[in-house]
Amino acid sequence: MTSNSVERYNPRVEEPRWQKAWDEGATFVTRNDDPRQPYYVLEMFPYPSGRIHMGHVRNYSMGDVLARYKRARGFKVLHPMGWDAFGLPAENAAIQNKVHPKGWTYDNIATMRRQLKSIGLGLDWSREFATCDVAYYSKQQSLFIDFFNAGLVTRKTSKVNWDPVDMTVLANEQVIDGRGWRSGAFVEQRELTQWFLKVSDYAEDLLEALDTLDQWPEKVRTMQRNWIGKSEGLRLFFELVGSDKTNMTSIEVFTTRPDTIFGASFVALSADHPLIKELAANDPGMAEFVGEVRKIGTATEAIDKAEKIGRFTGLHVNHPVKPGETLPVYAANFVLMDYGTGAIFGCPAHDQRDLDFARKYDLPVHPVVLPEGEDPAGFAVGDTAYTGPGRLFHSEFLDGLEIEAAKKAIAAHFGSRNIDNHPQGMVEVNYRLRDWGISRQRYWGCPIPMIHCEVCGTLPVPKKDLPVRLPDDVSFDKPGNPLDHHPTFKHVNCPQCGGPARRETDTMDTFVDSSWYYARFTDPHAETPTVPEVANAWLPVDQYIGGVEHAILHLLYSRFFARAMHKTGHLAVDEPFKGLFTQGMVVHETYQLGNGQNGQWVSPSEIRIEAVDGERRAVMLGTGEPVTIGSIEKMSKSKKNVVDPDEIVRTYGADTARWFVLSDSPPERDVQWTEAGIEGASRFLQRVWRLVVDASDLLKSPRGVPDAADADSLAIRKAAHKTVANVGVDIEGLRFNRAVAQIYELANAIAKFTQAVTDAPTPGRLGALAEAIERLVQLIAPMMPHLAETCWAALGKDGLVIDAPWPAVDETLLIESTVTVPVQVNGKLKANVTLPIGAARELVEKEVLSLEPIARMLDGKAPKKLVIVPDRIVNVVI
RNA sequence: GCGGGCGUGAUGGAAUGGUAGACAUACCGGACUUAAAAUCCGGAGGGUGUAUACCCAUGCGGGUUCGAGUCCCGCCGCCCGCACCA
Repeated sequence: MTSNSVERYNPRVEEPRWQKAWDEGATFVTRNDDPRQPYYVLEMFPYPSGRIHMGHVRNYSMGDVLARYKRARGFKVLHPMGWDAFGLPAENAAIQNKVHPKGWTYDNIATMRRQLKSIGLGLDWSREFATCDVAYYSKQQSLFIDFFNAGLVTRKTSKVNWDPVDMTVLANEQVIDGRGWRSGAFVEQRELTQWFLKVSDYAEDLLEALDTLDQWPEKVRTMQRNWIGKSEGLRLFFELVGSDKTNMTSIEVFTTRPDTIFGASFVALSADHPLIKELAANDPGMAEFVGEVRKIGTATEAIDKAEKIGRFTGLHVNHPVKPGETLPVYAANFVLMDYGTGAIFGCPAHDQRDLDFARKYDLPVHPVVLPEGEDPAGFAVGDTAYTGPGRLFHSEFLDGLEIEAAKKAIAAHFGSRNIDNHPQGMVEVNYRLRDWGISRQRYWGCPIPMIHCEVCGTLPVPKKDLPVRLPDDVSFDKPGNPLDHHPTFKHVNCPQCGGPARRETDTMDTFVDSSWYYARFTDPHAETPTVPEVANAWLPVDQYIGGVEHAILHLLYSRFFARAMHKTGHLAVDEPFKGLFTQGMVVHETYQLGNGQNGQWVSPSEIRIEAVDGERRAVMLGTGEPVTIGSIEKMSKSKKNVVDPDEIVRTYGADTARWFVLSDSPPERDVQWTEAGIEGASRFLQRVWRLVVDASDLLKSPRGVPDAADADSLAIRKAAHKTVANVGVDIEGLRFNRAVAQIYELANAIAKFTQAVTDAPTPGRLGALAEAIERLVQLIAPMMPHLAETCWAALGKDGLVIDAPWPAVDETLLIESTVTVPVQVNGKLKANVTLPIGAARELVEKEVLSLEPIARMLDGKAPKKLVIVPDRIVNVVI
């Protein structure tokens, strides 16, 4: 063959050339008035942290493959890109490196835009925006005011992490082992009045509509369901035994297990419960306890992991179903004020947390649910609470009932008893989902457009006065929110009375920015947040792709936002994302110089891997010092196990990087970046190029119609058409690794066929070769678009491959007349038999039983059973 | 702690309940080469060993089924999220 003399494909020349051609032809600019059917592909937009990482390359390559494929299928495709540009890291950089968040952010965007362009993504850059652009956040302020006027905004108190030394609010991320990240001081909880979006108004709708999202991963829907956390229970009043410590007469608890009321042994209140606050005012011991609980911070994980502690209040309540008995009332750190009523009754036998608490404070444990088959006299609970099914016992009128029946009976019982002129118990549906606190005491975010007037109250900024611009002249020298100590920002006149008023200095959570950007992309330069008829034509997003780490918050908030924008007339859809795909991370081995905690992380570019006696070892490039190969982890700067996309593009080209991140691993799973893997991808790229060069040499001879009688020609045609069909299905299903494997197989088949054609080049064979090689080029085009363009040109095709329609499949080539079916005996493979497609049962039976190994095993006897799955498998049971 | 997921050769992985290991990487052998790289051809889950024969094998232990990597139950290990990171 001529391949040895073929010049290697040079991505450094070819890639910029085609990127320029696409740019000049405005290939990826999408017009809203294009009459073709719309298809909207969106990848989660990046935070401009500084540089693109391999996770971005993977995410955007996936979206790009789908976008280019859909484009070839004749859709008008919307595939935009922007920047989730507000947030904490910019402020951290400002504090640490004395740079302005704005300059830092826009510099990063410039770098990352250049990087993304070098990957050759088919993006409509004319629609680009950053959420920190005034043009974007001013529309967000307008949306906020609409939400406010529609009753979707509220103001209430909530807790924040407070650094007592830096005198500033900390994010959970900035709290490390209970201490502030910069000061090292123990963090405390503080209550602030903050702005909330009323997500909980939509709890039921957000839950129910999950059933309609059939193109979402089941796991994401399950996680959202659990997050919303609908539970039906009983709101129950416990009468306080008279005391001079409080004027309250009852405690209201919420429980999902009212059936276990006869097993109650205490009542516990959150440290934030009004009654505990009241007691703490006069009881230094209780005040100290409340302070202790507040030291845990606000992260749920930390609260849950903390040891369960409590303090007796000195109060008792009457047992609601055991006249004459009372229960002690405790303050406890594991009861949350945010859920239910901030008070529970404890039934230690049937709840693990209650049991832990009871054992610690020596409270009684009364089992009241008896598991099937247990002896009522002998059943006891040790260190593990019994939460399974069973029948009630030791419960008077509930005895013998199953749990659900007991819940109904006890609800009816309390519903008919009165206390303080209301029923003692009421059935109630509760959600774990809380309203969304969006206030942040930070500079680099979208200012909340509200004004506080002592006379007129809190009012929205009139829309004519929008935007509320972030001032540029801020200082990060003082702790706290720079907007708060800016000389002029907060001083404003009341829009109603004109008197002096105070501008809100909190900014919005950056999740607000990312909750509607998908809608903004449909008409990114509009004067209003959306142009509804344009947005409605594009939305919902057909395929949304991003990390599973966003499975709950970002996706739930976006779903809420679509509903809120619907209510306020900006959209006509409730669900923003019709299809969702959550891709895995890019992971890499870690390397350390020295051992254990003193080990110093080193990057893959600083080391060399050697194989000694079949064992992989790593050494430092310069010194040859041995390096420990550590675990495979998510690429992170701190562990230095990062591979810079720029370097990969420079060395191998964008197509190789794209091909590698799409091959091997299923897209929803993590992919391990390896040197060998990228080398393999690079070799395949050169192999395709050689195949094309060889084919184009052969195709200089006149070609004809493929000859159906030539077995090789027929085989390659079948392979080509089958691969086109399968790759299409795989791309639609985002199974890129399978698409890649199919393409490898076709390339292998073409290589073999090329040899056959070289040996005997008939016009018919040349026709078959031309068909196969052109299809191969079109199949790789979505994944390796630059190489595909070069190949397309080398094959003498007119125009760009990006503009060529997806190749048609000749269905008649996919139909086989016979099929080879495995034959099992008792489920184990023993033979194969080739049968006509759709063979009659009688024929299958006759053929199978006459097979030598089968006949031998049957030894003249008839099989017990013969399982025949037509055209799939035969199982002989003997 | 709560919630979700994953576990298959040396490695990444493939497999609508129907031939486990497609495809690739690494490896071994051969061709080409002064040599190496590249390229091309071939081999290969483990075991028994005349083998076209048999046994074992999808984290571990049970179950359902003619048939289980796949479904169910119970363990073990690893990963992700937990509301102010994005």
